[in-house]
Amino acid sequence: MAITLDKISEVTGFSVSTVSRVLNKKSKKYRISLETERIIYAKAKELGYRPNELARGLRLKKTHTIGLVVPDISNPFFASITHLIQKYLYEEGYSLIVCNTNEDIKTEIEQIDLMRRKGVDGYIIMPVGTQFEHIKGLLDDNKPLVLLDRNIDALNANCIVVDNYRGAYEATECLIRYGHERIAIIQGLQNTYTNNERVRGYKDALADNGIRIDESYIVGNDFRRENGYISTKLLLKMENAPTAIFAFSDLITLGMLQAISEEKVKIPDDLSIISFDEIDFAPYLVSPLSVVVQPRELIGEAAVKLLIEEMRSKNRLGKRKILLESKLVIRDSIKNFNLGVAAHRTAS
Amino acid sequence: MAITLDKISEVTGFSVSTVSRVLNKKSKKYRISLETERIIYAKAKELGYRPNELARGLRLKKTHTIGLVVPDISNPFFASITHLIQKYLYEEGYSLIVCNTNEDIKTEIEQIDLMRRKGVDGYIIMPVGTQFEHIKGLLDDNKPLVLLDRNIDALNANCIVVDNYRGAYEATECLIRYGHERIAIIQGLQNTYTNNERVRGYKDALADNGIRIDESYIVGNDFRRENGYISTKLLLKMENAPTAIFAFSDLITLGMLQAISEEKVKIPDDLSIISFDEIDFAPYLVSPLSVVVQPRELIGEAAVKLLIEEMRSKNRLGKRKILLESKLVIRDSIKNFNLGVAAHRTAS
DNA sequence: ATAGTGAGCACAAACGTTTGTGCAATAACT
DNA sequence: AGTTATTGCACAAACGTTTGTGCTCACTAT
Repeated sequence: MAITLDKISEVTGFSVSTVSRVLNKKSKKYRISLETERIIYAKAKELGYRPNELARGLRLKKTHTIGLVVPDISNPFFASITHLIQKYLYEEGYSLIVCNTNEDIKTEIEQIDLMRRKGVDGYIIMPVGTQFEHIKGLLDDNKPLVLLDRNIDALNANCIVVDNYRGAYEATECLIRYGHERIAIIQGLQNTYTNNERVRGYKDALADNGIRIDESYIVGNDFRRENGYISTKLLLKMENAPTAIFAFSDLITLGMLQAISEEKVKIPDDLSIISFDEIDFAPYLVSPLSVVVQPRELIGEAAVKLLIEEMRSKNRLGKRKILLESKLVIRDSIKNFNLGVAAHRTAS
Repeated sequence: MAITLDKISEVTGFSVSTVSRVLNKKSKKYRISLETERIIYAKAKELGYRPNELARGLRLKKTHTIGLVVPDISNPFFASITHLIQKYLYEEGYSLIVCNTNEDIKTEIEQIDLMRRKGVDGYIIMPVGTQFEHIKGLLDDNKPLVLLDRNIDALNANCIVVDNYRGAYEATECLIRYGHERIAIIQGLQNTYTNNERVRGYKDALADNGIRIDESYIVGNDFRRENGYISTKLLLKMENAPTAIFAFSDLITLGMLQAISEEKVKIPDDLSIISFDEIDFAPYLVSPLSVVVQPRELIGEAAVKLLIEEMRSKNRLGKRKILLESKLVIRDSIKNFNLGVAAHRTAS
């Protein structure tokens, strides 16, 4: 059996309350003598006392635990954010309960409910985003919460997102500047915030440059590898196949690369590609990959900061919405048609 | 304020114990009338009752939470294992507390202590492995535990590891068969189980093939990217530089690729490389990468199975040590000197 | 009429903490 | 000597559960 305050009380002869106060460093406040303090400390150490955090949490209504809800930890983007969040929280003395939703709203609801029952002190959530009643419920009991990566406009909640619209806009525009017109996208899960914003950015970039939006160039339906594979196969088989594909996640890109490799398509000569999310191995791929980089470190750090801030301040008033910028990194995976023309002219 | 049994008791007029029994589906056992049951269910639903798992855990000495200790979640290998573990545990009704140790034994000790205080029902640990007194302590209070990826021989604990020795042996032997003799390794954190086994496999493969072990070909000191970068730079600068490098982790490989790219070394013509851990992008790299693949799915699944099994069975007797096999996947990152000779002969 | 039976529920203790309050003994004043 | 302060600690309630036991009826059997 574990050592409890009661046990220490028993062997030292002091009451449980006294033992508790000493071990919580409240000796002065409650006028416990130095001698008593010494004895209790010694015994506690000797017996290896370890406070029961369940009991403590019950009494204090504080568990020093944060709930993290993430769509897919095995996705490098989320893994790296999770890592950072864990690190910063640890520094602040918090533990982390992690759950995967696999972009499934039912799982998300269940898991959040469970965390709530476990009395976590706060939440960092990357929501699926198709429903949000359960998150509204969370806000109601006034626990600190920050939404990550995906905003829910309807909710007055703290929120940290990357400017997906602009990221997608810039990437698309870059392709256009390089002379591409038949630009396809392989999108992720539809009706998620991230995806909507990216699609919007893509469409606006086309429209602003006078290119007709061809819905048959908009394919795909989730952020995973298989989607990338299948969608690419599909796009390559089109009679009027695109000259460029914009993949909306690193995993989609992975599947795309597999399809491209199987079909023996040459990058960037036969096809140009660009991807959302930095991929560590991007520079070392057959054709170094162009990407829209999201500031992972910032996201993780800001999430924890915002959460801690809200936990510290008593007044839960001003919710903050933070918009971070993405960065376009162009590598050799994009063919520049204009340069081709220019080169030709020079040559002639 | 949250809805408690007490509140429901108050509004329905039934005692707390009756309410509890109904909501725990023990009506029959305690002869609660159907009518009462109906009323209580209705009220609980109406008020949105959510049991306080802290109180329950305190009373029941069961939290339905498992502690996972992992060296680095952002490493794809661990991320993917974490993902699987989370998934299987969720299916079994357990939550997951995750912590990173960053291969730091002090953090590991602290975090495990914290989990213990939080009353987790079991542990899945990928230990740093340099000390193990704290894990011994864990075993003493008889909670289910499984060691993952790294074994500690001195401990009578469940354990699931990949045959690192054989994996390294086979990779090294493959290089030798292809005609390499100056084979370097970039190792990970020294004195960890995984690293020791791999080094042993490497050395034995050399010895068994009559190749002298040159300690200057054994470099590196942790599993991270920077180590791969620096160590590769070092190796490439040697006067008698190796013809092949065996990197002991995916992250090391990443750093290695960066160095190789900077130094404009050609794979596999100037240098052959092989890596431990599958890398999703391996086939699509400039030079498709050869790797020693570890069965991640099996590891995650086996870990949870073993844990659940031990939690279910009352008798905590037979600890099991499970050894999984790795698989060598050869791609174009290795030069075959013999084939070169053969080709030469044919040509001449 | 009375004992016996079972149905339907309430009481209370326990899990391990924290903390407001009270109480005895000593010390300090006047 | 008598009042007041101060020191040093113990008591008990509370956090929200679960569960063994016991109590009160109403009903049945004798």
